[in-house]
Amino acid sequence: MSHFGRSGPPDIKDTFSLLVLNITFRTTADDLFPLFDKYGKVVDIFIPRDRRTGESRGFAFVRYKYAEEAQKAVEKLDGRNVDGRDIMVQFAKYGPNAEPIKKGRVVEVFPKEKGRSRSRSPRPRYRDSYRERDYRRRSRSRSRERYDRDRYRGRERDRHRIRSRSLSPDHYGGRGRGRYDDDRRSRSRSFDSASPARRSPTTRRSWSPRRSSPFADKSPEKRGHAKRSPSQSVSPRARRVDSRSPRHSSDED
DNA sequence: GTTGAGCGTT
Repeated sequence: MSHFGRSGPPDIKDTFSLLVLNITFRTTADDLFPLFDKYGKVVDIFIPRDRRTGESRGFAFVRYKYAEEAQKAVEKLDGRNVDGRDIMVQFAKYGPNAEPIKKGRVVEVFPKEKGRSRSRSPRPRYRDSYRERDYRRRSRSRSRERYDRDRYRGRERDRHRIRSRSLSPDHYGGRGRGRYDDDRRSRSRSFDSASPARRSPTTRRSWSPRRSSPFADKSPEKRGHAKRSPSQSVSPRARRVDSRSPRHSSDED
């Protein structure tokens, strides 16, 4: 595997983050690493991907250990043609936590425990959270939303069906969450109310098991192929073992 | 298989 911290950012306390724009949607961190590593110590490379499609969003973050090396990389790699497109390298303006970067340096994620007074203050919400960016607007590119609609039109039905049944209280445990009985019952009623087939306790207008299985011939899974590299982060130490595992050639997609 | 302003992950 060639990714640094699959459990989040490894150590960004003393790193300088660079924003790499205009890369192709097929460029991976493995492609960027040798380029940027030539100009300094690259601590981590992260390419944000779409949470639904999992594809690259067209930009990357390269974190250097030293600002001078990062500056050099900006000067040397800005405008460089990578994979057919001229990338744009610049210092990141915001940190991973949507906090402003101080002099190009990534500030610590959580500076320190400054008491709970900070927790009480309304934390500045991100410029666009996931639900807003990926589920409401989800249109970083104008022509993309039509693709999304066309592509996920058939899946949304299944997703809704699953979501209606995905209320598994066992997974939530009892941590902090009180009695889910009442909550679940009220929730279920909400669903019934929202359901087009609003039925009275005495009169069932429509919910008769007329059809046995509308989704009989629908395969729930039809995708499972990786385009190029499933990893999103590259590691200098893991780059050596980045070579494919000694598996059969026909085994990979 | 597609697209092209922007600022990020368990």
